[in-house]
Amino acid sequence: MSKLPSYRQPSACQGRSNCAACSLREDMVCADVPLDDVVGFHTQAVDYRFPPGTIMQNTHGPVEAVYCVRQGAVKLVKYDANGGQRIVRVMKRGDVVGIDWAFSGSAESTAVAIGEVHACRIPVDFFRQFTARHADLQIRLLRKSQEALREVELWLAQLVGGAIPARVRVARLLLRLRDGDGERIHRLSNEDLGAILGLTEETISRVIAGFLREGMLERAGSSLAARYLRADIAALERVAGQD
Amino acid sequence: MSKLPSYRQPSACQGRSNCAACSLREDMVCADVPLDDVVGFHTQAVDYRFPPGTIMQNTHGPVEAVYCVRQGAVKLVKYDANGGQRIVRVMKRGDVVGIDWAFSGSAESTAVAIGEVHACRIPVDFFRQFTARHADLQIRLLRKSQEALREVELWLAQLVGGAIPARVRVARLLLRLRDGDGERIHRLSNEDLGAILGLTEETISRVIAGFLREGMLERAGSSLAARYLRADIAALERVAGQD
DNA sequence: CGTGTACTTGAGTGGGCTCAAGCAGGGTGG
DNA sequence: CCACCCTGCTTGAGCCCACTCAAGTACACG
Repeated sequence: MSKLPSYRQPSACQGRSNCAACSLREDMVCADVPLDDVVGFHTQAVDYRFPPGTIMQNTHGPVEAVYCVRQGAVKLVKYDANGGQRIVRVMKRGDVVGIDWAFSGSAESTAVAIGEVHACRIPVDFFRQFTARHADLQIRLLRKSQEALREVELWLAQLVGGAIPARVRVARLLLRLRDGDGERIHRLSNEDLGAILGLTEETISRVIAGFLREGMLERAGSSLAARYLRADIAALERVAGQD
Repeated sequence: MSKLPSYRQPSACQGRSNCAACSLREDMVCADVPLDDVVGFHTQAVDYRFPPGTIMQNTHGPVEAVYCVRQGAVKLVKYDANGGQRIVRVMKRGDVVGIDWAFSGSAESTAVAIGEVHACRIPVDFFRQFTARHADLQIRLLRKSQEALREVELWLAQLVGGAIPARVRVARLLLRLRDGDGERIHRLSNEDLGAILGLTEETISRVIAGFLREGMLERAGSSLAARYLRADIAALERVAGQD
């Protein structure tokens, strides 16, 4: 019945034989590294696929690899005493998951695949050696780290604000989940949206139901499980503007 | 009347003549840089003092320098449309204020001195040259950046959580504002505490009044303007634990 | 002594949480 | 093929915490 390949374990991608052909090379961290060096790299970092929900790194678990995301998204989650989850970061195409635990040696959050994820897997030891040898790569990583910091600060200021009403916060988050510049919006579960904003599942549901009713949002595709929403961007921006 | 020196402008510190004598050298970013190079550095980066409330960098303002904090604290603030402020980071002794704007060329937040701040001022141009030449320094900066990221993620998860009651949040924040390992707690204004937690000034006041009443907190020093509080750490941790 | 700033305290309201039930879709196994 | 369950989403009723608005106080400074 299913048209998707059935895979239960991450599987190596056989489609590409080296990084020279990688369409992402410009965007990736290794952009500045000479191609000759990357070839050695490539024997380590093959392109893997991770099914939805795969736990790529556990909090305080053994640190084995870092990942360059090529497609899909990865969430970094922290759990509180009651088992409630809080998403502290979402990493997308071109981001490097695990710089933090590669350097510190211990992971302070859990990394989970949202939807299907394609990523290059680089063993930490190799990653450490490799970065130590390439100054350009260090600069790249520093920039990535700064970008991440900027993103999280934006979350703090605009998304999780105390007095900001739920409607506004959800609108702002949806706008940040756009697929490129189009009107398609990446659809996370209500639970995940809540875990990002610090709101409950129910509140998210009510707010989004409101947007649907007002015609600012509609489900793309027929089924409930559609991976995207179609949005009236201008209308969302109007809601997001009022604080 | 005032026993403090009166200064309206940042003033250079005359007490030290070079970085070799700097008691902070081990902690600072430049720890790995050979002393010979630091001497050149020193002609640029003298030790400045900034009076409370000094704006060290304006949002979207011209970028002129980065600062190594030697004493005191600096807050990074974002303002929303209504003029409400949100503190996204607090930088303390040993932190480098402005890595982000030095690299990106534009500041996304305003940096303000909390209390009196002692800091080394390094012009951005010099900073860029200097970091480009020293690989060790890049690694250091990367680590600093990662530390900051970790800190902000912690804020997201434990401080600004949606369902977490104000009492718990304030207790957790106070514990993070400890002066070393003692029972002294750095006293910020209620407004600042609120801007960190996403709560109103009034709520902060009520919660702290509660702690004072219950004896978990007492004002250090006689006056209201005391820069510190004395806390029953164990009691605070008990409150902070319940979520 | 008067002014300004920061903090305190009170009364009332409302938005989002909690608890609880109901519903739709997808996968599984008989 | 259908009955079943399980997960994710929806909707409702009631409550409580933190916000809002508004006075009032204490201290610092000129």
